[in-house]
Amino acid sequence: MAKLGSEIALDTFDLAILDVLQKDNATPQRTIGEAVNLSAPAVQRRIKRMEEAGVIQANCAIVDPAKVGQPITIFVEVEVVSETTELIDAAKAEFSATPEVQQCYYVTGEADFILVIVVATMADYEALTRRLFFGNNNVKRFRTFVAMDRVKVGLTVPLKSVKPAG
Amino acid sequence: MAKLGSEIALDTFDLAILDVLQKDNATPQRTIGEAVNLSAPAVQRRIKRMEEAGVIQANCAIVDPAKVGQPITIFVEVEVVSETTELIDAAKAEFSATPEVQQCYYVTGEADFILVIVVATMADYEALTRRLFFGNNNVKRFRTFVAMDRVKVGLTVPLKSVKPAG
DNA sequence: CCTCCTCATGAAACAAACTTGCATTTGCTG
DNA sequence: CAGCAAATGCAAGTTTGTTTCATGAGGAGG
Repeated sequence: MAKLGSEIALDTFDLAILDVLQKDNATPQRTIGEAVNLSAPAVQRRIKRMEEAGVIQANCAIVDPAKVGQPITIFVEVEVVSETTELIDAAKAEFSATPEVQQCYYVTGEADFILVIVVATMADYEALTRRLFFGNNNVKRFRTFVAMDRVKVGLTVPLKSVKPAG
Repeated sequence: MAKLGSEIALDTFDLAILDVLQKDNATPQRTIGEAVNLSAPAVQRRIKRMEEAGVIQANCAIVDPAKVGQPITIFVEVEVVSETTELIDAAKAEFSATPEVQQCYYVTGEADFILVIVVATMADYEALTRRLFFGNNNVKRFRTFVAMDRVKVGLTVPLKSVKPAG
């Protein structure tokens, strides 16, 4: 198991490697090595270290929702009644456990949660609202934004000016 | 180049494979094959077909923003003045071209765009707002939600009940 | 009913990539 | 200046990915 909490110092090589892997993690280490002026084993060791340190959280395939029958992406702002630790944790747990909830953030501002939901039909979304929102007494209000265009999608992190250590 | 527009029929095997790859695309084909009762070459061919069809859009490493000095995630709702095609396309292009904008959706509802922004400091965000929002006459209003907790993050698509074809 | 054709599959051979061991270099510390 | 720790490249070994090929299932047409 990776040591998720460990801090790690990243140099220019590491960032260059991450930059490649964020776009395509199937890139051969040898190719990466050529791009960053390092041997394949060196690249491999750095990748392994970053995986163990949790810098690289996962390696995964990105699936087009529309191609698998889930063409609808919806944003939801959720406002709760009470923000006690227990109730917030319960909400986090429920949202996390729902497969249709692709992303969930606990936020400041005029809402408490922002959800990204992926469903096949609006009927599915309607059913989901009944369960997650109308069925939860702690949900005061929620606002729905249906995505017409997924203009830019990804989890790419900007890697420009990285500070030496927070 | 992959034929991005081509439709493709996915059977149970394909979905099972996708399910694995969404979690970890470094899983050996042989292991996937054992899980879904298929030989490694069969798995390989199916993966290739899905990549060419655009079902699998990308294979990438997920980087922890905090570990690379970008600990702040922010949601922004953007409301524009005019929704002419030209202005909307211009906005899409500008948001897409901004590295700090991790995700951008064009939505219906009380806002027109929803952005997910990743930055190192609030000062960076403030600078970004000047450029993207205050510096754009077509932006009528924007609302900021700062993420306190990234409860659930990913681009995993629910693969349960996939309909035979939209 | 049979044949041809297409398509997907598994086994095996093959190629490529990953991984490890080892000696060397670099930079720091006592 | 000597010794130590960390990182590197090369080369060998191992795993994984890829291709080839023959087989069998399913459908269309004779």
